Amino acid sequence: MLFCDVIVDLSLEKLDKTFQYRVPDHLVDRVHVGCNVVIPFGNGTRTLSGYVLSLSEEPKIEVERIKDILEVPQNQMAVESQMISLAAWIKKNYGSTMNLALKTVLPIKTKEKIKEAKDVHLTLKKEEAELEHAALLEKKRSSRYKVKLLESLIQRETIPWDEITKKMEIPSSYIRDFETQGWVEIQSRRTYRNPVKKIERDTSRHPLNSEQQAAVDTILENHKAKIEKTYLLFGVTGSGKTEVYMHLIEKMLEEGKETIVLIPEIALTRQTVMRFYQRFGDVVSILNSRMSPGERFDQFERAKKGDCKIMVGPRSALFTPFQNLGMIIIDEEHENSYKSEQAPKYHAREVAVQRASMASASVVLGSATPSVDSYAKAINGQYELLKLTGRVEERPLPECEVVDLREELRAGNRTIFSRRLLELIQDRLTRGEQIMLFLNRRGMLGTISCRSCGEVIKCPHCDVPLSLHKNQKLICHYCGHTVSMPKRCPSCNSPYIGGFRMGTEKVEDSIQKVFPGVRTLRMDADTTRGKEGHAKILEKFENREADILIGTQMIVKGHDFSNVTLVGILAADMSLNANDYRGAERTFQLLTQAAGRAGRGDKPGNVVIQTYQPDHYSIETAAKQSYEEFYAHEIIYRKMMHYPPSAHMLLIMVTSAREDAASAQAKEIENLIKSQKERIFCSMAQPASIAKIQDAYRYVVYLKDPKYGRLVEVKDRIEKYLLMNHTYNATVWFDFDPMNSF
DNA sequence: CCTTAACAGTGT
DNA sequence: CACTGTTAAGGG
Repeated sequence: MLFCDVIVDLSLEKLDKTFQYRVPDHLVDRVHVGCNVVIPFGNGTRTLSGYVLSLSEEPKIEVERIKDILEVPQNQMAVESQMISLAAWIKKNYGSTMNLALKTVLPIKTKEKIKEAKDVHLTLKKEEAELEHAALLEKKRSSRYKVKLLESLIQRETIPWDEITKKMEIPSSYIRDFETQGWVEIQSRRTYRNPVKKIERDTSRHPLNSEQQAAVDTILENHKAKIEKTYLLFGVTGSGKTEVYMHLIEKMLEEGKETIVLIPEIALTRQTVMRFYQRFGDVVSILNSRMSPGERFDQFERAKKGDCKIMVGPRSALFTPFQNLGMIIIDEEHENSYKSEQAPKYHAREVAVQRASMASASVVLGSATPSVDSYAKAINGQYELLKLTGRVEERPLPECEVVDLREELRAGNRTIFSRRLLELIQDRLTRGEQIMLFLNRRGMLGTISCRSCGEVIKCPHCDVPLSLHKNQKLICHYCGHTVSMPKRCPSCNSPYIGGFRMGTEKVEDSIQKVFPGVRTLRMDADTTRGKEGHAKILEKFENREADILIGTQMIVKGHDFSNVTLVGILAADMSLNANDYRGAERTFQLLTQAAGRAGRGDKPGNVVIQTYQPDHYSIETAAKQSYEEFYAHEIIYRKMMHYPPSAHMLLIMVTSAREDAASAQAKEIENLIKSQKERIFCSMAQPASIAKIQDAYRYVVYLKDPKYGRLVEVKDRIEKYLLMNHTYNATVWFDFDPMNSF
């Protein structure tokens, strides 16, 4: 007897589980995992469509209650079916439950919280209504409610349902009665907000330069020959990658195919989105993380119905249910935000390649500073490398200089600005040009410590220092725990406590001291809070309402300011010292992207990189703007240390409210791995670099192996083991090729 | 989502 | 009391 687990094709939280059905003998050959089936559902005679998630021989409930599958629709490779297989792939490769994987892939329509507002609309003609009204009055015993309702409706054709039942206190039964009589109709008043505003179309086309044209041609020729592959479009900042995307999308539209464009969350600004609207109009739809699940669901529904052809959005836009997907474009492919932080911890780039291969679509990855992983794949031929080396309109790359902060200190300069940077700032201020100061905010900035005993004030729930905000409150970035700034050290009671101020604030103060009265703008988590805070600041700067923009990571992402001719990177090495293997890569990317902000207009730009480690290869190569050189260094390091991409990593994180349980569980996993026959690199069980988050203690074990598949096997084995013996009260989760420190 | 059953309120 | 609208639960 064959049974199968079926998920019904209703996107509802409550139905987000499988139901077991029997596979009748005549359908045994045709039922397989991921296939679409028709099933009876519920007490009535309702039949629904569903998808098979797994097959088994074992009934999970009494066999009598299990119903049969009715039929298997022929040759129906619907998108959903494709998405289910994608979910299965994600589950297999990243580890999580099928349910979570499905939730990632298929949006769930959450139960509507606000009850739908309804309107009652009179459908009778005025005269007819008057007639009925008169007839009611004729009758000796007619309901006063009926009369009242009809009178009101004659006066104002449409009345909100709630007004009738609450204010006029007419039982709703009368409204229903009117409806069945055909006197009124009940309309649900639901306003669908279209995120796309009507705007002017801009049909002008920028002509492509020869390199851009060559890239477009290569991709389209392959496409024509039905060769679908993954391309890495490696173009220096300002080389016009977006224009290449536009041409490709245009071609897809001509062929009636859809395109998904992934962009990093942070770059999802009006500016970027507008470019797509202006070019393609309302076949463009957007997704963003501020949207409610319901709004998201609506967008996906539109896509399924074919109301839009281009979906622009962050990671999750990858799961847009397009029926006829032609291309997936991932802009700024190196961005960390493409890796999911929650289970399933998938990487959008890899999932995109998988989805594309299922839908026979192409993938285009674009970046000025490709991830080491992608570049390695491009070099070994898994991806095709397409280069754009020239900047649009032949603008030269900005001149980059590295300043050694140690020397500044030796020369008696103890400020955060080097003499060279000050000199250039002065120069730009007198010339009326704009400046961006970039602070790589990591580490101890904003933390409070005691000057007497050295104690750092930490979050009581997480093993991280609290950071000081403007309102004299200390806030934990991990759990949001907030306390007022204490007057004395909690540990030794010394009144001498204090700390570095918020990074950008301090920079602003210092600038004001050196250049009194200069107009500055600050952009960080504090000033960008609230709706559009981010965009407002950028707009002000664009309008030249300030001379200097001071900010963190967020100012480096793809904003073009033509009047900016100086970029200062205040402390370049801060991200180098983070204890994970991607430190150098991240530093190089940040520096290159930041430097790329200078000289976007017709005036040439300067970049000053201040650092304590001027000899580090990531800083040297960033100053030269030479990705290839950086890569050559970095890949040797990765190979030597067996870090991705030359090997794969599996991080096993054990968390528990009790430290001993977390530690013991991690140790048990370590022993389990080390006891198996096949040898595989396995670290010792150790506390995570952030040893506690939200009162949960964290221990890690990590594995390295050249073969991804072997890591998957280990993960499966551990999962199976844990399922059978859960001795400790701890949760275990997996992260393949992690992006964060651990 | 749809169906059903149980429940509450009300006009005749 | 019968009828109707409202609500909560369940679906294999």
